[in-house]
Amino acid sequence: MKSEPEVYSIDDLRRDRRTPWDGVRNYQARNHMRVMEKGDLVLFYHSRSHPPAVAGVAKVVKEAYPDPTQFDRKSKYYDPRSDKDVPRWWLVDVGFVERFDVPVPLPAIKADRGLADMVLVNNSRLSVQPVTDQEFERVREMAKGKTK
DNA sequence: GCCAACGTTGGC
DNA sequence: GCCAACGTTGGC
Repeated sequence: MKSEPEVYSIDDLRRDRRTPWDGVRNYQARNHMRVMEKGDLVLFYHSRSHPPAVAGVAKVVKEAYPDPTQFDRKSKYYDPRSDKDVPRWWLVDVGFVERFDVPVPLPAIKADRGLADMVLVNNSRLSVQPVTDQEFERVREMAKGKTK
């Protein structure tokens, strides 16, 4: 799951312990959240940082429910086309698990042969993406410095 | 700050 | 249902 650190960072999540992942307004990203299960681990990615990097690990603490900001006229995520009876946008709550001492930068991910098929490498725009177990473990190893 | 890639909208 | 126009994302 991606976030610009100026907007919401892994340090913010560590402070808050958990947060609703609101504001996702992309159908593919929404669909990925709708199939997430409680306890699923999440790579927390800092986009538009220098360099962009996986900054830590979160986990799903509440499964998908309608994003309340879509009905809030004062929210910047307000969507007048969404119907209360058929909500358009959904979210999950995520909890803090781990902040990497050394974030795993995007260039390292791109250079890693085992991660060539990661969605992150191949569709940089999607803000909630699937990650395989192998990819997850690989990134976590890289964060621990075990790059071989 | 630029701009390529991608998703969405809406006219036809 | 196609696709041009437009808006957004996010790496660089």
